[in-house]
Amino acid sequence: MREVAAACGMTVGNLYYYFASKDELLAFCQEAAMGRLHHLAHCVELRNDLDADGQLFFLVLGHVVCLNEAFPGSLAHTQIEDLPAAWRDRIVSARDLYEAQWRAVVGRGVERGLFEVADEKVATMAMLGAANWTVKWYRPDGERSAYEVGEQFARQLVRGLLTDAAQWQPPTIDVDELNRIFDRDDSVASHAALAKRN
Amino acid sequence: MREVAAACGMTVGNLYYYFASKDELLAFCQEAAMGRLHHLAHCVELRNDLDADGQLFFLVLGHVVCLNEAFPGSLAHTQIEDLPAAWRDRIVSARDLYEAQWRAVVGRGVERGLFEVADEKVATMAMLGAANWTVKWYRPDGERSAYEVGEQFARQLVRGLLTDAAQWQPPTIDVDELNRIFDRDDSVASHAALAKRN
DNA sequence: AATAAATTCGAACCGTGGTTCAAAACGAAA
DNA sequence: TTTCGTTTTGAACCACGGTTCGAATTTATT
Repeated sequence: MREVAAACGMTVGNLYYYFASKDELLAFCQEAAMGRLHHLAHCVELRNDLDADGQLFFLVLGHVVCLNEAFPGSLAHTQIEDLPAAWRDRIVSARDLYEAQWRAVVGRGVERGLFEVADEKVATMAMLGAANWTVKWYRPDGERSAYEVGEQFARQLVRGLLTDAAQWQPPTIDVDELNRIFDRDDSVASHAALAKRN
Repeated sequence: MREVAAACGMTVGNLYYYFASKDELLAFCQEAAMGRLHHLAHCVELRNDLDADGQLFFLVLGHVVCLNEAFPGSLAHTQIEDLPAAWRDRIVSARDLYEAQWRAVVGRGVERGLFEVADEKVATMAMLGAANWTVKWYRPDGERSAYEVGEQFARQLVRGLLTDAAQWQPPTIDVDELNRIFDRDDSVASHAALAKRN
């Protein structure tokens, strides 16, 4: 907590004025991160023009970006075990709800014959796992932006489910809309991401 | 350390007779786990009869099984950050070597036109990430064995790379050989896994 | 059986990090 | 300017977990 306070330019006593405990702070950050993910899932859900493959594409892309582009994204699915049960149950519930949204998209794809999946839960966990693990290795100063990593992940992971990958085209990407979805307010970052892509 | 000692049926002083520090114990477990993964990669490498897709399939399957079927598999790629630099560098080197082996298989698949990959490193990290994240959610008492999860992951993740998924068939699985690869000495477990599949 | 080596134990040390709290400082309102 | 509410501080408490070590016990060797 002293380190966190120092990083924020304050002292530990000050930090305790705002958060009763380290657990509360951690849970707060996790909830903030989960909130962004739920926002993502909600925006994707509203995209009725997209079929399951397109929606899943944006879920993967968005997830990777949310986790890696800004603090406290990386806390969304990590360190949950560190919390006492009272806090943890809440985060776990939110997480499970979010996962259910992914699974619903996968299920829809299966129903419509777009996806071929043996077990929807396991298939979803494979994709979420890949996206979550980016927290462990992604570095903002690396070769690729979170956006680029997310996009490649989305292509790869959606293709893993497709019944007919040969005919598949990833959805069109509208950067302004993505910024709204990701709640990004830094247009410099979005243009940098575009420039890096071209 | 007291808990670990208690779990082993000894006291903490006893445990310190064998390991100079908690870091040494952790590194020891991690190296053991990495050793199994390197064994897996080596066995897969010897399978010259398999093309890149088949080899990748067994890498994914084997990785999930190694991490989840027996202690200390789950420590192979986790808690590395917890170690001081001296220890950590060694584990990281072994991990990087192992990852390079995955990447080599992916690279071969690309050369032979089996795989279509924008960035081999990112593609590999997606698959490894999915497999590593199983540590977070897989439960031995769950609905599926590590073997089953690993197999479904392998199908899904390999398909995500395939140039022509429509014609693809996963490799034939020889359980006895897998037991040798995974260094499993429990034939009951392997038969249970087979029975569950059928 | 005696001796040496190996293993185990129990109690204690101690640094780290979570937490507390009275007092000081700051900002807002009257 | 004074008063009140809010924020910040610095020092200290204390539990926890990593670690130590002399003594006791067990095992192996002669």
